[in-house]
Amino acid sequence: MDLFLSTFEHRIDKKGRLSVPAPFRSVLERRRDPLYLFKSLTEPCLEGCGPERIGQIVDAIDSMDSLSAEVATLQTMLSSAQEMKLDSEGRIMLSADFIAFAELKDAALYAGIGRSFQIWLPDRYRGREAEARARAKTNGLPGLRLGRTSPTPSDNGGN
Amino acid sequence: MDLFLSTFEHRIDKKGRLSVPAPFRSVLERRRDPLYLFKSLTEPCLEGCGPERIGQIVDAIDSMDSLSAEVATLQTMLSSAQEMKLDSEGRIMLSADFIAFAELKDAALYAGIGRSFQIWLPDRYRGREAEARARAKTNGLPGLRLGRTSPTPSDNGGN
DNA sequence: TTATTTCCCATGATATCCCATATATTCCCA
DNA sequence: TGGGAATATATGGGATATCATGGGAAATAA
Repeated sequence: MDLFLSTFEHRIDKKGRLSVPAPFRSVLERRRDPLYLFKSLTEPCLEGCGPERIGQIVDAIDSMDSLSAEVATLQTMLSSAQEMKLDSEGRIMLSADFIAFAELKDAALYAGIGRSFQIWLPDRYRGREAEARARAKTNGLPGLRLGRTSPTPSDNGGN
Repeated sequence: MDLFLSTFEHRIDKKGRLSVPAPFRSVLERRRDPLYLFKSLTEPCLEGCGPERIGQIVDAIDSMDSLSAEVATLQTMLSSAQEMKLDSEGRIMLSADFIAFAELKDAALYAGIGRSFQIWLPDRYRGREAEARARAKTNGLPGLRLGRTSPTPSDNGGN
């Protein structure tokens, strides 16, 4: 089960190049997956993933009423998506559109969240993280079924 | 069922390396599990676990409303999580972020708590332990329902 | 051309590997 | 049973490999 985890802060150089964190690269390489980036629907950040997640979005759209507002929303994700090519050092070039959307300047913070990751303006991300931690302290943790797990429909227990 | 139990105090060397206690290592090796560490959401310590707990978090996120605060909280856990690679001597390298978060200096205390363990600044952990024992003396034990699940009439006056 | 992108190489920082040592624990055999 | 050897464990240091990053030059596009 290889996942995108942890955070990494990398510089965007004068040419607009940004290193993809080596652990993320090796996840993609192991699966021989290309990397896709698209604009988050809900936050001022970019989302990164492999093709299977893009496929999930496509399938979700196909299974929904094509006139619904949700479909229009999901289509927005797809139409903003780009397949990123990595140079020989494992860097990507962010389009001006991506940089403007996430309001990036000379650095970017990668935040791994399992099957995908996000790219943030570093200070903004850290602010959000602090908020999330403060909330967790007052509101408590989300209920995670630990130990004897309730039957999960799609189990992916193998490792 | 092998569990993480007992406490161990180890030094953090100049390079930031920290030995994983041999009993913890053998639990992971027996299960062929990699080790994950992440920042506790509620306490100034690091949490260690195997992949099954990380997988629970990932699956929980996928099954929840992606706009909820709970999802943001769970994502915070994942983006602070790292898969730790042990060197040939069974040591991990703590990132500067981890060291700062738990306020570790040149030593760390491992506290096994069953299916996971925590890593603390030793003095802080011992302080908490003393507090917990004092609380137990005045308030009595929290209701431990071992085996039989009959409703205990004497409620534990927890606050 | 002029601007941009891609390739290739250089470099410093840092993580990883490998070996050494010190101490404690276990094992073995007299 | 006791003593000593073999083993396991924690810790330290030097050497090597990896990684992020920067820059020049070739390639591509407008």
